[in-house]
Amino acid sequence: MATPRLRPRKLSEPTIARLPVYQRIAESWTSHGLNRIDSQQIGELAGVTATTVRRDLAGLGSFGTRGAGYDVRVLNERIAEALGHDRQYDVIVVGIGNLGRALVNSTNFLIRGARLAALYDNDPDVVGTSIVGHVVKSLDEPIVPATVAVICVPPEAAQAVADRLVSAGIHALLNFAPQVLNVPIGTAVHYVDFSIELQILMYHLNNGTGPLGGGLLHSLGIATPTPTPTLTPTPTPTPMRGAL
Amino acid sequence: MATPRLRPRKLSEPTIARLPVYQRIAESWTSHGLNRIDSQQIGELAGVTATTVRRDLAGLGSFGTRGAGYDVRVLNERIAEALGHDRQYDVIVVGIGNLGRALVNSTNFLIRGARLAALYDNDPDVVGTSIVGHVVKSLDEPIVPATVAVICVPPEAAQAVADRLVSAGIHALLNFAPQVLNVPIGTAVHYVDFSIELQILMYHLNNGTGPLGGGLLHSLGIATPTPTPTLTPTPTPTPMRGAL
DNA sequence: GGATGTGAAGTAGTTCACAGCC
DNA sequence: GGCTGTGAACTACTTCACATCC
Repeated sequence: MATPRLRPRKLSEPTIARLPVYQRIAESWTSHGLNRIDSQQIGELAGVTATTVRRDLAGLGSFGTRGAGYDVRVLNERIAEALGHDRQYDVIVVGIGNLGRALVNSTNFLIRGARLAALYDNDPDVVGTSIVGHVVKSLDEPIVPATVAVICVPPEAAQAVADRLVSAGIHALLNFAPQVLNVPIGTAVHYVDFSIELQILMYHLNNGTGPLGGGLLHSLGIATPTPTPTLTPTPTPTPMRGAL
Repeated sequence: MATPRLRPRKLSEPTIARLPVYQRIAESWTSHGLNRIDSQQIGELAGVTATTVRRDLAGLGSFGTRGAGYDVRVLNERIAEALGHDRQYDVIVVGIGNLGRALVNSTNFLIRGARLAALYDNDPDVVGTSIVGHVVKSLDEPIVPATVAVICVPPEAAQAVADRLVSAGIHALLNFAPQVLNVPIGTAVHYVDFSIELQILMYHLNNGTGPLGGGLLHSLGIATPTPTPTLTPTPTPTPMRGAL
């Protein structure tokens, strides 16, 4: 009986958030021609303990080799599989202000199956303009079918926009507005709130809560515990050009 | 003996992330002339249970009134105190691309004591230009003293920038680059990674993990359990103008 | 009556420590 | 020898349930 993969049992929330980080590490190693990595190395690069890495990966089925770590290509594959990167899905962005524009122009945002389907705004100066190959539509126009909607409107408008998106059949929202949304059961909302992140940082600074955990990865200062010569496959000449 | 406040014992990480949300709710009620709120109402507006709200607030000292909830003004005050909003602190932003620009132009980012101290970039086309009253400095210039640095550079440049900031004496970093940073112990790093948020959302969609938790607040669909007439103090006419 | 504040129970996540396999 | 995978212990957070006080 072959490995019974697919439907890799339910993963915990923190695990899901860490997988994309492990995957980035795997890709970086692949692109540097390396093909084995162990939990210790992943842990150092991701800012978590080796045990946590092993538990997370064990949840994707046992594909590591005792004594030799993980095959980087398989690691990447298994994570992609677990996160559903084989499927493509459509994303729309509502609110084409500075942030909306920054997101759609970013090479780091719409990746791994995400495909930009449409842009919406209600500012007459913006509607009709073209951005990354899409003409910004008015919110009065019908909402195109999509899997996820990204909300980048001011907080006062966020609830109304969310209502409209939900009734258009979109049940996954990524909300950048500092506003908790009231949505029907069955709709997923994720919040990204910049100022809250800053405030958390300040709390720890004020209270000297030394190590301090955080955003996604808590990443306390990892001071490269093992005196590994160079962990990053190649330190990359750091071009330091352009900006996100 | 008066209430022994200040040094309100250590708060848990999830609690700290929720306090800013409660505070926003308190401010909204204040601005609508309301001055009492109970844990049930806060919970519905914040997307968490009433018990969680009470536990969180109990950690700030007992200032609620049994039978009558919390005084909105005191609530706001206590949270501000706990999060250190009395102090002002300087923030610098490194990497003035689309995202950096969006952040400094946002009215929702640098709030509650945060004060923009300087902007840095290394693109000659950007250095010297003026944004929100600040001339963008070159990264070759000395780093001004600041409490927090916001990193908005491409991932390849992030580690080098972080090293520079740390050696300039900045020990709190808010990193928007999809790159885990290696910093000395004693330096706090928080990560905001847009694409990871999208990926988490997709995981849940693919796996039908119904309720689904998330970003900061997990906020599963709250379908206004109690048939409260209108919880938002006044539904606000939703101007829906402009964008973040 | 009504809502807070909190022990006690329950649930989730992490870390330890080691058996098992290469 | 070295590193994975996992039971068992531990720690953290949430939820229950109720005594307490306005």
